[in-house]
Amino acid sequence: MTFVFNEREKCGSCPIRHRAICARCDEDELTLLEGMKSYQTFEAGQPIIWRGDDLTHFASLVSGIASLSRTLEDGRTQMVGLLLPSDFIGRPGRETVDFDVTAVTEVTLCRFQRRPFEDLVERVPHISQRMMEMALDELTAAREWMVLLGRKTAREKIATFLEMIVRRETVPTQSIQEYQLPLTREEIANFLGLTLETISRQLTSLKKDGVVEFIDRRHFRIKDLNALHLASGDDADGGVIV
Amino acid sequence: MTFVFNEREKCGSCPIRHRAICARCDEDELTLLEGMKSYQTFEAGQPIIWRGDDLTHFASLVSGIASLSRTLEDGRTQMVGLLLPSDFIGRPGRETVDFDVTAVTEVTLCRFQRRPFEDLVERVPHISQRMMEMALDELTAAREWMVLLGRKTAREKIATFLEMIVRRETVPTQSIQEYQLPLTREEIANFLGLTLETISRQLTSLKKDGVVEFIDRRHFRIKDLNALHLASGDDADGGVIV
DNA sequence: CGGCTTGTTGATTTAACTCAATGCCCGTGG
DNA sequence: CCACGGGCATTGAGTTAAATCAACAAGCCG
Repeated sequence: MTFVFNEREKCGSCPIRHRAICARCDEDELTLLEGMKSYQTFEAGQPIIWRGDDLTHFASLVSGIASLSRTLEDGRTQMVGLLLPSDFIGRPGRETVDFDVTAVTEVTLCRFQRRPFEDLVERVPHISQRMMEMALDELTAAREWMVLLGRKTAREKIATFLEMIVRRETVPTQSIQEYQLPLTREEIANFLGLTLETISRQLTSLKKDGVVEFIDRRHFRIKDLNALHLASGDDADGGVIV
Repeated sequence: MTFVFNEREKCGSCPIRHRAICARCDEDELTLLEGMKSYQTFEAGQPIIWRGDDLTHFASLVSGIASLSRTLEDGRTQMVGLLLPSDFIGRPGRETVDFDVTAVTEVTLCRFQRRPFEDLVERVPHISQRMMEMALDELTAAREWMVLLGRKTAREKIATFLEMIVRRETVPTQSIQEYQLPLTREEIANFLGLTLETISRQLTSLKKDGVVEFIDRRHFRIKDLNALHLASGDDADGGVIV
């Protein structure tokens, strides 16, 4: 079953149908969205929108990975979130964009023009309800990341990051699995509030300690999940039984 | 006009009527909330709810200041937000609480039992719409704080913090005004991801540089607003005309 | 086969932390 | 009324985790 990113495609078979902003919509509401949507694709590395730009469209990320970040004048950059399929871009009620959005991999967006979509948010409770849920989830994630940025050591930061990747991708039954780093060392550094050299050093340190194993620069395996969790600095009990 | 925190009081004259979760509600919807609300007061320093606790009530903060924070096992604490009047506590759809909530000053909450309130969120679009707006605003604030925690220097962090206080309290016309630090040095440190000694040192440094002036430990005046803004590390142009 | 991007490793510096002493303010009780 | 003690804040001395600067290695692509 392939879904082609074409406006004539039905939303019903869209890969993010049940997680995106439309998750709670019924058939009729979906038809409204169907009439408004348009797709747009960005190559890896391309900027999608800059902070301060006029917000002409809202969008759901359908495929690929994008980053949300802010750069200070002297070039210091902090990533404030990774956008994955079903994540939403734009803030109804605002005229401009607060953070830079950049395609990390090739990205496809399902876009809606601002005005018509804002009207829909007002008129269709299923959309504002879903938007509320998603915003609250992201808020919790952002706050947890604040703890990481403010209080964790470099090693804890990387361990947390690796654990996050493992959790996202793991189906509980899978055993020794290969995972992929979606970001370069520099991007990881900007996500964790560190420098790329520190990322490199801490990765080799985790490697030396037998926690992870690298197939190549971008692919790794977890050799000791319990040790990884301990290294993350989170809740000592939370993970595997000791 | 005094508003007494008594269940028989009408919501119409509540001090946070037009900013809280009820902001968009009409008279009828307000009556529903009126029938559900109860007030609770906490002394300064008291815990309001702990991470992991069952969420029995949602609440709007009516008066005072509370903090939202997380503490790692070894005692490292990171504050992830300050709750001010009209801010909301609790996440509809979750059973437990994600962060510790503590009264910084004396705090009064307007509370709603979980189940009935969750039903209301489903049935009354004005509530989910307002909740969405508030969550999105907080999300932007949280992300901006992530930039501070991940990339700003100690001096920039404190300057940003002071500027935040000044912005919150200032009516544009006011001139040389006195502001109050709502937190102790230690609490500021936990908010900014620093230690209390660093807070102290940086405050005296800003004092020496003629940026601020202290009346006592908790009260200060801004001597050079432009310099304060420059020290915050934010957008070089954003503030006062150079 | 170079040239470019990305990543690793080493040497050195530095901003912020830690540890420790002292000061200040305020309330309480002799 | 003054002494004492506890909480909060300041300041100093020394340490350290991560940043910076710099060289080099490993892929990758035309």
